[in-house]
Amino acid sequence: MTVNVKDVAAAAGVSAGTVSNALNHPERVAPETVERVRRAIRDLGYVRNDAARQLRAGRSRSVGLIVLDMRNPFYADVARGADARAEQDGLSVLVSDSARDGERERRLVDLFAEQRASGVIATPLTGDLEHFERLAERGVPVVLVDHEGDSDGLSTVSVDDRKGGRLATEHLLARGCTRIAFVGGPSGLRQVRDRFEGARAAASAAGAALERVEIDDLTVRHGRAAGEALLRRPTGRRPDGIFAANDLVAVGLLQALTMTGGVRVPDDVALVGYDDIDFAASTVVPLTSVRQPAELLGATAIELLAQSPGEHVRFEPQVVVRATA
Amino acid sequence: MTVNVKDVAAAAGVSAGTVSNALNHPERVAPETVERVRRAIRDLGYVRNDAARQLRAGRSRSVGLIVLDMRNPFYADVARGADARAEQDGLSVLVSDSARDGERERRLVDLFAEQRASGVIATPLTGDLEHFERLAERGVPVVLVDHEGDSDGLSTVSVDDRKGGRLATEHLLARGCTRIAFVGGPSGLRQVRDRFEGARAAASAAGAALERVEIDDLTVRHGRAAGEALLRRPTGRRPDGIFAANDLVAVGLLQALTMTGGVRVPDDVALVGYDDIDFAASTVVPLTSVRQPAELLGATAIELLAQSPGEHVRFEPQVVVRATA
DNA sequence: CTGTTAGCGCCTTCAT
DNA sequence: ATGAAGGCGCTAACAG
Repeated sequence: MTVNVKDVAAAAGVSAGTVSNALNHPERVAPETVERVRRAIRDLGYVRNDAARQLRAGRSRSVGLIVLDMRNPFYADVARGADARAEQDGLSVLVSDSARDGERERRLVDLFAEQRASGVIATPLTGDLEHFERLAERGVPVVLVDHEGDSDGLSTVSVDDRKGGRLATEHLLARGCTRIAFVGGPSGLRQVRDRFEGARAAASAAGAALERVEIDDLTVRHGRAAGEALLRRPTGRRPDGIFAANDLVAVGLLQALTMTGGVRVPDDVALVGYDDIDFAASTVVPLTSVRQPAELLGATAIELLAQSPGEHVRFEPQVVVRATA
Repeated sequence: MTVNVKDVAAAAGVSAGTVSNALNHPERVAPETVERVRRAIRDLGYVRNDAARQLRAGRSRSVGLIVLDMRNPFYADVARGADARAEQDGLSVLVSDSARDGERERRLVDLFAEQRASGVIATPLTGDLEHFERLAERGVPVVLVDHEGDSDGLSTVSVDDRKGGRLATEHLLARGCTRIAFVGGPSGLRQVRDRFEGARAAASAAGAALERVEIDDLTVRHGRAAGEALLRRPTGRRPDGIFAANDLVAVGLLQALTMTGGVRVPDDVALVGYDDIDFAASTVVPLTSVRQPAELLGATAIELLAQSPGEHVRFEPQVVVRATA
């Protein structure tokens, strides 16, 4: 049915082994023969069968990337960084979305296990890493991104979220904010917890009040809803500084706060986001945010794949001061 | 090295064929034997080798999805729709980003060809579909999304962009706008061209002026820059209605226009976006936009994969009126 | 109900 | 420089 090496070999008047060599080790084959094989391939429309190659090689040339939420541009940036770096190694990155669903995450891990992926990079949903550990034990290198690692078999690339939370809050405090609110959730997410912890540490060190506003998801919509709730409070009971768990939430807050015109940002309320997504620079009032080097995270993850497991690389977050705080 | 069917068979005291049957056709195997096999699998940590299965089956259970730009939430929604529908058929969707790079797009097509994907869904970069046609000829079902198709071998799922452009513009005209600007680009993108064509048709039918503001990319950043340029014009020379080629651009425009407070939206300038991304409902002034049923596009694409090639499904866009126009 | 056999397409020795 | 042969792991067909 489909054209295979033998067909190509017959058309080129050589043997299958020679076709393979012409393809994978052209230097071992007479230039003229290579040319003949090339032509036969073109004429017949031959396409290598990756399954057969993999079966032989025992390993695929693809890396699975499991992200928490494809809609968050932060992960798109991580993917892009991974992609660019992988290309250098002749690897392809295939992205899949766990959509914050543990069941899906596990299924995807199984999928990549069966595919004998040459590596899996994942932003895990929870601290339950058993399935990742099993994968690693079976010889598929695993790198966890945006996760502070502790598990031996797994490498991790992360950014110090606690520190990020601290920096954001210190920045607000330095501006003179005294009633600070942390807006984020669900608190089941490690990132959310750590950023809050950092904020709390900074606030209590300065003797400032820190309020926690819980939301169900890190989206613009939820941020906006939180902002509207804040607006309904009497002026005196509003925070004068807000630290949002990510930029999407910050954008939503900013929309809500500036919408009415009643609240001036940063004069009445200062605002700091997290991730420094591309969009942060373009908001109504350009957003001050804690930068995570997303593309670098992705690229580093690809690099760690090739190294021995249990490596942990941690980057430092950085406050990018724009106009909201 | 790795555990295979034979190892499992030995451990369970049966033959390899029986293990395979226990896994794929449990009803053909004595329940007790199935149980024994199951246990052996667990004990040994056996994971099926997908490459071998595929080699045998001649086809993989994965669908490749090639998107133009992972950062655009519209594509994330398409991916999600495809994903949900694929799950029902036991297929996995693997997303890859062509990043608007023709070279990358071609490489990804080759990759999925070699993988004998059970289908490829793509938002093509240009009208040059040769590589997709070749793929289809080789028996990999191809569905083009968000592309008005004409090629026989390829199925397409699309939304009538010309009509969308017309609707958006008619909506602005109905509000009383007389000097309309279309902000979008690059004009090499079919979507951009068609939406503009639709706008032009509507404008000229109404005898209204239509100006074209070209930008290099459909991002918030570029939209904002275009908005700032508009602000620098004397009031009299500004458009009173803007149709943005997508929501990201519209968001950027909205940021720029409302930022200074000098321009009121929609009173001074009305604004219509395109895609109706989730975020559109949460902008400073909630965005009026032309809705494309993104998830439905993805789901339909998966369905078309299983049908005979050359099917064309076209959805109708719809204006979602919010506050900007 | 279970075992045996054969072959999917490729690549890598080992010979020639 | 090229050819022949074997086997990667799996499953469908057939035999028992």
